[in-house]
Amino acid sequence: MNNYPHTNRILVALDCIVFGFDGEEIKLLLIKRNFEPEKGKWSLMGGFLESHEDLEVAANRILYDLTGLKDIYFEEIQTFGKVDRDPVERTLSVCFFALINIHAHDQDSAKAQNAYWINLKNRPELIFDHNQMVTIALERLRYKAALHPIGFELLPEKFTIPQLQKLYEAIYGNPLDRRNFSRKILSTGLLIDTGEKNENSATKKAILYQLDKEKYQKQFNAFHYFISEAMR
Amino acid sequence: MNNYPHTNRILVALDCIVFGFDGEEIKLLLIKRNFEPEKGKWSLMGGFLESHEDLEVAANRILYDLTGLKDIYFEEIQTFGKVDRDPVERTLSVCFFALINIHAHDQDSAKAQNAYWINLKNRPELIFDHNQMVTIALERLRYKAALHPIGFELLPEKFTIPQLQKLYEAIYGNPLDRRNFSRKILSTGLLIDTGEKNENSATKKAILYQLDKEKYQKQFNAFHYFISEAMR
DNA sequence: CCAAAAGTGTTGAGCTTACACCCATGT
DNA sequence: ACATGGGTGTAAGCTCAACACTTTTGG
Repeated sequence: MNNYPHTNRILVALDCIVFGFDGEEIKLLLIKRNFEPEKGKWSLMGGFLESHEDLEVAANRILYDLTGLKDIYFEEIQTFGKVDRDPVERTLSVCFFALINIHAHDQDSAKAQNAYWINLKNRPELIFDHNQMVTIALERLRYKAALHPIGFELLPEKFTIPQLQKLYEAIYGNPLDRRNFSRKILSTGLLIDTGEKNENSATKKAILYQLDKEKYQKQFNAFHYFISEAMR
Repeated sequence: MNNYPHTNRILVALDCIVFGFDGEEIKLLLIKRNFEPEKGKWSLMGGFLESHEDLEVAANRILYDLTGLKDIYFEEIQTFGKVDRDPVERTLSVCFFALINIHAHDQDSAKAQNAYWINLKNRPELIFDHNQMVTIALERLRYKAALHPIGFELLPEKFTIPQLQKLYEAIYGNPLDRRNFSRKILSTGLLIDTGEKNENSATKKAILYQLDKEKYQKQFNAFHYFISEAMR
């Protein structure tokens, strides 16, 4: 194979913002670094792009190492390319965010990476430009969740409408009207009543729904399902 | 400066989809390659990221070389990273789209790059994965223009509402109702009546407006100004 | 039988749509 | 005066937001 007569080959990293939801708060899966540089500080999960692997494959690899999960929902946010963003060596970072069901992930994988779930609100300072990455990722999550039905990715397979509402309230930091929310979600036709109820309740047990995956695929790009009071 | 003990440094390119509007059709600024590889075929405008320059600086440089313009509206779409996307050597491509006023750009710059304005609809086959890039760029343009007031970037400083409408009709390939469109646009408060009229008209001369740049900045992220009949 | 959470109904306001009429201009 | 395109008005239908009542459950 010939090469281009060009000498500026650059190290390429991938960094991933992993969002989770514990029923009350949005959480981030963050790494406490036990390696240099910046050992002891907090960072996003990342890794280098290998020369033999597609970018998308690398993203899946990094997510798998961190969570033990495959087929995670993720999307690219942006590529960060300031010359001095990494003090060791110039490194481009292709930045992704991922949404996972916090209870489905493999805790051993996380521990092996020295990763912990941290409340988004109380997150520590991160290294390099990772703070900015998280800020942009959160904006994108809010943007996307207002227009497309991606919230489900953060919940278990079977979930109740009140759980979904709490998720949206956590994403936007706003209370939502229970009655309007329920009507809006059901009107999308994306939810299937499983016939089961949430047994972990001290009061009236809520209906457990699951996603109609076929409709979900079809309707994903039909906009503004979820634009709502949350966006004011 | 130390380096990471890691050998996979990769060539990084930038490719840019430049959209223009001639009053009737959406156009692309494409390069007829007079260099190898794929000499004689059509491609997007691109270039390599230099080791001393920020990614954003490189994008501006490439756009300037092509159009002679600075401060162009552009945004990153996605980074393309299939291992074999470039047959010469593995090359990552950070892909952008840009919107320019087709009449403001410097024709000499374009000629120097062997670039031509081509109707989006009749575009030729492009090299590598550039066809896919254009497809995704167009989706993003449609998405973004439905939610944010970016159409103005494709028009001259002073423009009429019928011109703006033709632009939106070209973007979505749908006719729009003249009266509703006008009301919707004016209700945003983004347009300032210049007091002038379009003299190039054989019939009633339309009012020339210009963008209220201050409101434009403020309202840019207040969603769904332009969601409309076009999206059906 | 009471508190707490879940499910459902209604109404008014505001926006969107569909459609009609009038005005300005050049030939 | 007439054809062409630009500007403005209006009424019906629909969606959204605000609010109230009933049901289920455990203690």
